[in-house]
Amino acid sequence: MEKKTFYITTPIYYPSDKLHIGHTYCTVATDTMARYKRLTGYDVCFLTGTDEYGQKIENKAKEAGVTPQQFVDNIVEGEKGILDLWKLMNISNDRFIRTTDDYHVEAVQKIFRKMYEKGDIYKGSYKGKYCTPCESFWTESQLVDGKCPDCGREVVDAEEEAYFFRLSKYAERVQRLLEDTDFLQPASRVNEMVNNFIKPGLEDLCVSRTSFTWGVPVDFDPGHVVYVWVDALFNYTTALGLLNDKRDGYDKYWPADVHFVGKEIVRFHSIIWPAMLMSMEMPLPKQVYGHGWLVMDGGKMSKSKGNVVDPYILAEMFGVDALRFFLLRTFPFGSDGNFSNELLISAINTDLANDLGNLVSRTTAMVEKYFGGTLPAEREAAELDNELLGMVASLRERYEAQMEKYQFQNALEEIFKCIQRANKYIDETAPWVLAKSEEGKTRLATVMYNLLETVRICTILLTPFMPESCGKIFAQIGAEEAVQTWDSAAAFGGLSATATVHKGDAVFPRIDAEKALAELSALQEAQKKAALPALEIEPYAEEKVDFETFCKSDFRVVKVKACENVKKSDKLLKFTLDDGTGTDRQILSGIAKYYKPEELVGKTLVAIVNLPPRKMMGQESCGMLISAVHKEQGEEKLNLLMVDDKIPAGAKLC
RNA sequence: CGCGGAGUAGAGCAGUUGGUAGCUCGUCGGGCUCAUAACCCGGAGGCCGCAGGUUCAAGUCCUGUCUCCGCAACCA
Repeated sequence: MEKKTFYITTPIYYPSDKLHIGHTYCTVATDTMARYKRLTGYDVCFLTGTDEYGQKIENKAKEAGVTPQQFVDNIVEGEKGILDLWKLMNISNDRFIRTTDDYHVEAVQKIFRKMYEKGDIYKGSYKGKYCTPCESFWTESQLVDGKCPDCGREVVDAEEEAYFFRLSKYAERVQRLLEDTDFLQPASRVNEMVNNFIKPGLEDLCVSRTSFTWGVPVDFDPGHVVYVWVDALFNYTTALGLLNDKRDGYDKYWPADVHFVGKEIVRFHSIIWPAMLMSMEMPLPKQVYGHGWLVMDGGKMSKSKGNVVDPYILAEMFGVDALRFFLLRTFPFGSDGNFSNELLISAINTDLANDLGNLVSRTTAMVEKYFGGTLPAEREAAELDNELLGMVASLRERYEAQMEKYQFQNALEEIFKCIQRANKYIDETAPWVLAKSEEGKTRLATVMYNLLETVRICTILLTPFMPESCGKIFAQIGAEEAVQTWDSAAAFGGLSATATVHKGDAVFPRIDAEKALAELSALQEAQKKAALPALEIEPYAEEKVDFETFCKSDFRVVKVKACENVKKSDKLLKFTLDDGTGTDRQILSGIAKYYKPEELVGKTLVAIVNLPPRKMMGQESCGMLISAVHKEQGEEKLNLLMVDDKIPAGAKLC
């Protein structure tokens, strides 16, 4: 009998930078769903990949001095790149697509041509703001103070020839799709799309550019490259062999069962994507799910805020499964979640170490201690058992209901209710009391068996979330493969009556929160520093200074006769200088952070001496010492200008 | 009036179709000793942002209002 299929995708990520915890969140969720569906018996196809074209990558490659292809290759395949990250996170994707893959490029060209021939793509002109030095088009809203967001220079109105997709033609059908079906989930996103984009009127979409070259060429019009959406969205189908021979499975897997996407690209997946498929007369995906974002202390994660969370650090420190678990246990999938390291540690300690890990540990320890590791076959049930048994036997059903709605948080909640109930059950039955008498042994074996069964069933259902750790637990409780299946999770009693346990190391060790947090902040600080440019210099002044003005500045060589800290000031140094006039000159300089007073005595420096005197901290400063400043990894560096000691005090610079 | 989301115990959150307000952490007290100083029980602590309205009944529906956040053509 043919298995039912399930096709699920992540967005294709844009490799302009290393991926962060947000991408990891989305991919882990998709992976968990894929593993869940496989567990329940589906033939699953799970696709992820990268969206590698576009101007931003072209620019970034240029900055880095490499070709765009080399640039993306490094981020995708390089050390600690995207492929490495998914391997680390134990992502079970069946396929990986890169939009630069040749078969995809060719297929996109065919798609583009087909839509053009149909009349859904037509040639028009694209109006925008153009920055000539950057060779970049910007929209009005992207401008910063009316200037180029990249370089800050003036932009001009410009037009370029471009192809457009007749999005407007499909507006009505798309609106009906959103409003009358459950195509877009969660439902709260529907209003946003309809009110924001469809009702004001859908404009036709620009789908080609001539202002850069890093893209899929339009094969019938040289100079044009396909601009983003056609080539990005169709990845979901070309990866299945649409209009190419290198991949297969289109007939088997398309239409997709669900696209998981971040909320910021819901628009493209719920409006543009269906419209393009309608144009191609292809079936629509069954569902698009727009999940929430992880935010940091209320603020969005961004490079400039320096609050980007690196999944590598967290996975290495706490374990991959703990991280996977935390992401899905803590945040409701449909809405934003507030990420913090404290929350991560507390989830690991509470649920994994104290509840689940400890349950496994105390159960296996007792089976070994009281029965040498293998239970006798005789049983003696009690009324007390029924609550736990009933709860666990029906767990799969409740779990399934939540998983089918992508409510990972709730599915896990159901499991942990059972785990907590089992811990309570130990208290109620007090096995250590039963163990004291020979006649209690049969009852004791029953209690132990019930605990092992609870662990077994919970572990089966946790497998999609934490594949590796669940394997360890199965080994510890002596569960064979036959009793690790979905079917065997539906009822109590799967485990062999005389199962043998093997108590091992703690599956989820408890974390010392204080120590871990300190370590983490040190690591993150170091990383933040490393991310800053090694060397930065002030931008050069645009404005010219005329020669006359420049000549008015009187620079002189001075020698330091004395130097001391200014009282009550942590910035100022007071210099007593020989300026060649015979009278000492006093200058205060805010450089105490960089120099100790004693190391400057006797040095020959440069100062501007005709600045108006100025009082600082009650003392007069007559002029300014000249220093060279730059930044190293974000840190201000300052060096006083020191010149040859043979130059006499008072010598003029010109 | 651009669009959307959120405001619930000290903190972080859950509350599906309106019917006695829950969870985790923290805190206070008790129990147990098999276990990863963990587990179990109990207490304290909330006019569910504010003001109106519908209803026998509203955290939940409606209207208004305040505050915070996100999005506004490509950062999941």
